[in-house]
Amino acid sequence: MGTGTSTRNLQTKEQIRASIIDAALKLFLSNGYEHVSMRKIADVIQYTPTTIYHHFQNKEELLQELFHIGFAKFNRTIRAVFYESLEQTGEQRLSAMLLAYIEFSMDEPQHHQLIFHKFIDRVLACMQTAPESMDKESYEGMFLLMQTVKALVAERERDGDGGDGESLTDVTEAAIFLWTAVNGYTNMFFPLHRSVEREWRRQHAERFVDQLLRGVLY
Amino acid sequence: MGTGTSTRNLQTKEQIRASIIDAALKLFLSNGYEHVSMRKIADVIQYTPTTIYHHFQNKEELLQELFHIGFAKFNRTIRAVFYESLEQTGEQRLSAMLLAYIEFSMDEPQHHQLIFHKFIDRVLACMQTAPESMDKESYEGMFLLMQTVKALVAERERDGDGGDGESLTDVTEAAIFLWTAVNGYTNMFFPLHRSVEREWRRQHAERFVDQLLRGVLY
DNA sequence: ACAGTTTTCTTAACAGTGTTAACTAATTAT
DNA sequence: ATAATTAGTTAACACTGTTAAGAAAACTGT
Repeated sequence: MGTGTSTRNLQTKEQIRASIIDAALKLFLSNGYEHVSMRKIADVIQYTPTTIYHHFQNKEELLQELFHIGFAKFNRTIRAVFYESLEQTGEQRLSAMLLAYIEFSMDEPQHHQLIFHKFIDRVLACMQTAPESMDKESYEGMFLLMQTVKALVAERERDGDGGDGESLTDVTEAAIFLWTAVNGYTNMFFPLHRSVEREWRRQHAERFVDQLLRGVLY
Repeated sequence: MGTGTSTRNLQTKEQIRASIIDAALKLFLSNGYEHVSMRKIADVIQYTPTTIYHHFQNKEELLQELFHIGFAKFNRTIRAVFYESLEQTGEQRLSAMLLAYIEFSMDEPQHHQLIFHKFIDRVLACMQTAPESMDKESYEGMFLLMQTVKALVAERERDGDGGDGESLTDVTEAAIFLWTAVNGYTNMFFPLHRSVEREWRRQHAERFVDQLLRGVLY
């Protein structure tokens, strides 16, 4: 039976696959994922639409590839902020990471939409068990974010009035709650904030994060 | 020139319009708005697709009609909770309203998706100026929710350590922040919570609202 | 009652979408 | 050189929203 493919062919196959992704990414970033079509990609790479189906099972799988790219970029951003703010207080670090989260969504609205609208279920699955289909770098940011929240919540739990005995806050749950809230903010304001200047946007986000951590009422 | 339409025809025209909406709503509620197609609607109402275009300019306008129906239902729900909890404390009332918000999203996932994903910009526009295309009942819930938050935030502002002088919290902004956070919660968990029993879901939502109002850290 | 106007609805098509079966051309393995 | 595998194309299927043009029915004014 043999391996069936020569080295040279494997190379060009990888190249075509790469060019498909590249073309899809181009269309996706300029028009949003809903305007990515197999025929448009085919036009760009100068092949017929059918050829794409020899490299991806279907459109969903191709979009998933774009999701991976965007999610990896997102996670590298968050991760970088984490390591840059190691000597700051926990609260400052958390705040910086959440702001980076928000800024990414504003700077990369297309990626944000794909990640947090279309593939939100995959992100959630990612958080529960580390996926073996991704390398660590591609999801570590989210883990570091969770870890930072957990550490901070646990710390406050210890320092607070120790009368309550057992911890009444589930730190994991608290972290997820915080995440959902921040994600809600990005979802709500990413269509609105696009027309607004960067500095104003950042200050707005800072006030949000601040109120979130301190509570809306207290 | 004349009015051009007899009374009897106006009636049947309204009836057809109603049957279109009815069919669209049926398809929408069982399959989600993405699976609503002009031809499927036409099949159900026993007309050709073209006929629909004599009652609605395009699909978007038809979906907008479904949005209005869902948003009105949503607002009546929130409004009812407001008036039912008038003798409770402000915080209890706010909590009850936010929980109703979350429960609506879980009970009516299709409506939630249409309102808070596809037409979120229209909701935001709604909050800034009352739309004359809708009757008061159809958006009052959101206003009452905002009002409740504002009142509560303003109250805490007064009661708190008065050392700060001027109010450092913009109550409108605080209300919107709270709203985005709650909406983020519903967006995140409405795919997850569907498989989970109602009571568990409610308690989960209660913990979220509680942490949100008190702050994740304090 | 008849002619003319208006409204209502259909037929047929256009321009897209994702996807697949069947076929050809080229490359590789034995 | 022959057989097997791979790469790529053509052509079609079953959908999608939308529209131009025409037919049929209903209503209007005389």
